[in-house]
Amino acid sequence: MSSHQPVSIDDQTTEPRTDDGAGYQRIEQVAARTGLTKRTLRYYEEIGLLPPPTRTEGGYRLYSEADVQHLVRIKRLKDLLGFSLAEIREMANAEEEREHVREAWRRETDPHAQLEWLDRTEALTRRQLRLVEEKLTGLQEMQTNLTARLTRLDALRTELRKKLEG
Amino acid sequence: MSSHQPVSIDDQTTEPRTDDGAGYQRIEQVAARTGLTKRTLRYYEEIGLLPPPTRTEGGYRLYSEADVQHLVRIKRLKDLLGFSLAEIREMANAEEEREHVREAWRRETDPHAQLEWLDRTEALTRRQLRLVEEKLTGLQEMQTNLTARLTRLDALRTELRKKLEG
DNA sequence: CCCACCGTTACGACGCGTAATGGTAG
DNA sequence: CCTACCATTACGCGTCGTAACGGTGG
Repeated sequence: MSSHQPVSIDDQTTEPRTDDGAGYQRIEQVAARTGLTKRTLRYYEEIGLLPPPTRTEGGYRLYSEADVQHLVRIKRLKDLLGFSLAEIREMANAEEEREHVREAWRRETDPHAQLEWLDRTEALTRRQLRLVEEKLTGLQEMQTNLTARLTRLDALRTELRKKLEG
Repeated sequence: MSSHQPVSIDDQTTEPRTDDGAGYQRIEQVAARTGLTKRTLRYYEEIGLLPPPTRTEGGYRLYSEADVQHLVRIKRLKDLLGFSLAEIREMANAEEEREHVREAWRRETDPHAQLEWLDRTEALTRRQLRLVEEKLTGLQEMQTNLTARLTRLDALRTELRKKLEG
């Protein structure tokens, strides 16, 4: 039964979804793979952060591989950079816009608009990069502090052992 | 240690506070220096995360330099590592315990308890270090991605300029 | 008296956790 | 029919933001 699409019903609703046709997984699988919870997946869908996945006839969510990748990126932005979901949504919108524009990019586009878009994208990227680097320096400092603390602790331990056993 | 204290009144209340005697600042100053908001400072005090600072006669909060340092560490743990305030409070408690123990450390202490405490502290430190390193690798990956994106954007820009002006 | 800053209280928002209750797949 | 997984709804919690209203200080 590998020929046709896993096609799943109730299909006059909202959007024609990704449907690339290889990686349909149910919510628990996706939760495990992304490190998010099932609750969180439903929540992201609810607030429009994740496009609504396809469904089985019974109503079970079926996530595509693209959905999973999307979720992974979301988690990164949230956990590593501490962005709010609203901010992430805006970025995702910018990304979508990018994808959308890429289509029309080669054919015909107002070069004025292209430059403008380029500027905005670059500015946003630079801001992200600055944030990343700030966090990096902070974390590196923490790293050195923690390792130093560890060595001190180890020294204390051996010292203590000497006094007790030696 | 400089000579005297800016001492500030109303001093029979709850606790004998830090009072090291040099850096009394009002809430807005402290907010600016720590990057936290005034609301957040009051909140941390409310939930017992920050020990209640001294007050002026009129009720204005006066923060010591130690308070500021404490707040900076809290912010680091929260922003860089994403710890909850509850977790941070536990760590702070462990720190306090450490400070407290250090006093009695040299004089007399049960070596059994000392070893136990050493183990717990080291385990906690290692966990923090692991988290730090995970975040570091993730951020480094993001950094390379973002810089790559920037170069591509720059390439696109020059290409576009050639087509328009050249 | 004015103005900027401070205080407290209270309600709201974001990002989920956690039932409670019922349907679906094998 | 049983069990494991899924769905939705709803309430709660942590972490502040944002008034609203009044006191302080220079």
